[in-house]
Amino acid sequence: MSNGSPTFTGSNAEQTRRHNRCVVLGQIRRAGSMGRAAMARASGLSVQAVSNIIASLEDEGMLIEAGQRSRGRGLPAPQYALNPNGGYALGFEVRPESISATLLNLMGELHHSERKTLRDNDPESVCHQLRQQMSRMLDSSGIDERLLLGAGVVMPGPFTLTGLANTASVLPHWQDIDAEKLFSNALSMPVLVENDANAAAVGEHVSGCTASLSNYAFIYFGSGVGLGVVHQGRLFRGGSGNAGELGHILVPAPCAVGQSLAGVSNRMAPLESIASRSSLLQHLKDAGLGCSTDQQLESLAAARNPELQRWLDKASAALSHAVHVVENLFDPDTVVLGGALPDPLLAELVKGISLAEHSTAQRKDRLMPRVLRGHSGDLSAARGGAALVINGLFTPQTLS
Amino acid sequence: MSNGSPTFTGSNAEQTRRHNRCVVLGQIRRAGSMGRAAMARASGLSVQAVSNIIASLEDEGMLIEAGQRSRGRGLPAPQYALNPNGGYALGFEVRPESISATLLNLMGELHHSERKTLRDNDPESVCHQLRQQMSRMLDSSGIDERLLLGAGVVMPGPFTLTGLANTASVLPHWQDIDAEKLFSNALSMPVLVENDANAAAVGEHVSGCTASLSNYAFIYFGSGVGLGVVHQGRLFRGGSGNAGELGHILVPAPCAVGQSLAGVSNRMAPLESIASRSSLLQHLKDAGLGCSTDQQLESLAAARNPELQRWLDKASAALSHAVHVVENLFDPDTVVLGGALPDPLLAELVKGISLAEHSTAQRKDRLMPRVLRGHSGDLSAARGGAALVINGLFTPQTLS
DNA sequence: CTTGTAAGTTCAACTTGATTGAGTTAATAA
DNA sequence: TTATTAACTCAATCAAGTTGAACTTACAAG
Repeated sequence: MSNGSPTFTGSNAEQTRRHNRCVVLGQIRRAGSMGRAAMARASGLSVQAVSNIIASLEDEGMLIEAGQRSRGRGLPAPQYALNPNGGYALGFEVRPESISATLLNLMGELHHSERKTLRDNDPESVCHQLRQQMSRMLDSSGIDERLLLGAGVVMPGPFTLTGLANTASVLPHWQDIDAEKLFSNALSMPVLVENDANAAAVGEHVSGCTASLSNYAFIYFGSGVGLGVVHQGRLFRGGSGNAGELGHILVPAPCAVGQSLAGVSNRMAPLESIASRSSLLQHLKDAGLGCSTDQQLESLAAARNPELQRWLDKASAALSHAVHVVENLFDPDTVVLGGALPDPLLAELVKGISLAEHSTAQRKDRLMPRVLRGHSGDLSAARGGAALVINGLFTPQTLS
Repeated sequence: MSNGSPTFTGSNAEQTRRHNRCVVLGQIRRAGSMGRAAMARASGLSVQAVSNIIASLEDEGMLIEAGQRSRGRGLPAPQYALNPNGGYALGFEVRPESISATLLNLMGELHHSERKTLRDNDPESVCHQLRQQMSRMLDSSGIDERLLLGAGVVMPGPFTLTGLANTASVLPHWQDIDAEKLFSNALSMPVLVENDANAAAVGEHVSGCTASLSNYAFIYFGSGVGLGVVHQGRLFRGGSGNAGELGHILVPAPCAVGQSLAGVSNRMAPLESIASRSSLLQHLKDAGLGCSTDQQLESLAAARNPELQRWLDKASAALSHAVHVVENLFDPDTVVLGGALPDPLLAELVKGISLAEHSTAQRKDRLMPRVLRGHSGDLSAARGGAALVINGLFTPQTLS
């Protein structure tokens, strides 16, 4: 959400240490466990530097010794691994009528979650609710508050440089509010605010199918459709934090059933009018099938309901077009579909996507399928919120 | 072009100094000239640190004193500015049949340029040619070779993780070659290799309409259409360096003249089949107008040739669609159109673009028009190559 | 005309954190 | 048993940023 020209900040020994801590933690996370020498090789740091950093991380409880490994000759190296419960992060998804909360540990494992309906959604009420949910989750999980490293709050955008904007339609009373500062004060810890797609994208990185990737795109099904792009391990947020409005791009609107990628059509329509949860519900409603809960959707899917199938065909065609655009513009190592849809539906959508054959994405050296299914369900955004905090531990920040 | 998971590198005092040098240089560049105290405030560094860095930069000839400025009370601060000729960068654009070369100074000013046709375009011949062009340009400009900070080479992609790939169709003999290493050895200096759109995008930042922006998208007209995205002052390159294939995205193909954004059509076609230099030449050829040089195109434009006008209408409509996609996915502060087209044509295209009204891009607080015209002409990529090097001086690198 | 204050700079001592090199330990190979 | 190798620890060194006191100049107030 920075604007104007790039104003970078100076660094010093303290920042250097922070950076190197992230590097070391990130390597341990990826490898599972490592010895000092291996980390030194991988990071380019001296063994001594790694040793000092490990000592302090062990003091703080973030690392634990995990046996010794001797590869051939030489002194067996003590291995270090993340202490899964060496720290926790809170994740919240604030919606107009409810708040979902999650609690993740360092490994990205879900320790606790709850969803509460929201009577009022003005800033003060939301803060009150967040504090309450935090307390309840700490109580029922028995986790020491001091182990909380921060919180990530997922909110509907769009954002401005200093706060939220135009949310009047979705969340009244939130215009031009610096939500990060507000929540940070309310919860007495560092807080990150993001949109649902970005959070979910990072959630997939912390625990999901993109844990080993640093370049990927995540198509998120909320009420609309969003895109979260991770580039070199960091979120692509755009000039004002509103990048990834995939639902707004125009795709060929199907006039009949199941058009292929370059198919014949006579109208363009926003992707989210064809391939989103609300478009699905609308489609079913139009067909005389009142349906709203995930369970109902799942049973329709299990029964291979023909109306559902029709929607899937149309949605897949539209998504194929969108994936094509995403592949060509972002060059991700993979495209993940996830979010607030039942898993079987996501699976069908992934299966239904037809990819262009002639594309730079059709490389020989690719490690991953071009399209994958990620976290699904209505917690994926809230979990992603917490993941933002966890991911921050492993990803050196650019000194903006 | 990194793949797999994010493997960040450790930092140390030396890296810190490199980073802070970039920060300081960047601030001086943006402000034109500054005193030490102002830089310290802007960077968060101590005055002493800034002072040390300035001393070393002045020693190296990158900075010069630029008078004193007294703002109110206190000791008048000596101002420092970039020494425009404190360093130079080479830029090359390698095409199948020719190489364009440029020489830029620290301010991004073009000191020299030349274009040579290429007899053979195998790696060895190209290296030989580059060395020759470098010598000639150094001779005729009288610049000391030691002032060369590096070179940027623009080549057609696509790229693989370690080299070029699939370029067989465009440049034979270049498969899987590590071009950066090859050129770096040939020229005895650091070399960066990029595609045309990315280079041109950075060129616009070093000297052009986006000098003051850190988030923008650059639509580049080469033979096809490319997109260069600058995010937080750095290029968005994608997982394998092939991001920004804007020309491949499908847009509604016009069946008649001048369709509007969501207009009626019955076919989708790649953007570059409608709005690129080669599509223009094809269109004119189909209309019986043999035309190839920029001059011929300019005179057609001056004469308001109706066939040209027809192409402009179709191209503008297609570009409107593309700009809509780019705005929604990348959230740039502005979209720049530039590249190898005559200036008047670019101007017409910019004028012809119709923007969606309801968009997050339609913000109140925007500093820039949503669409701008950037560098044009056949040197814009080669100049961008040199700009990659210059820009690197002002932009701290993420320790990958 | 003198004096006080503010802003910018410089000098020297200090601190942080990474690097270097010598020495120690343990496992394998000869 | 001994040599070799890998991993680690300790202590000294070094690079670079920070801190605080002193110095310089310009403006403002008395």
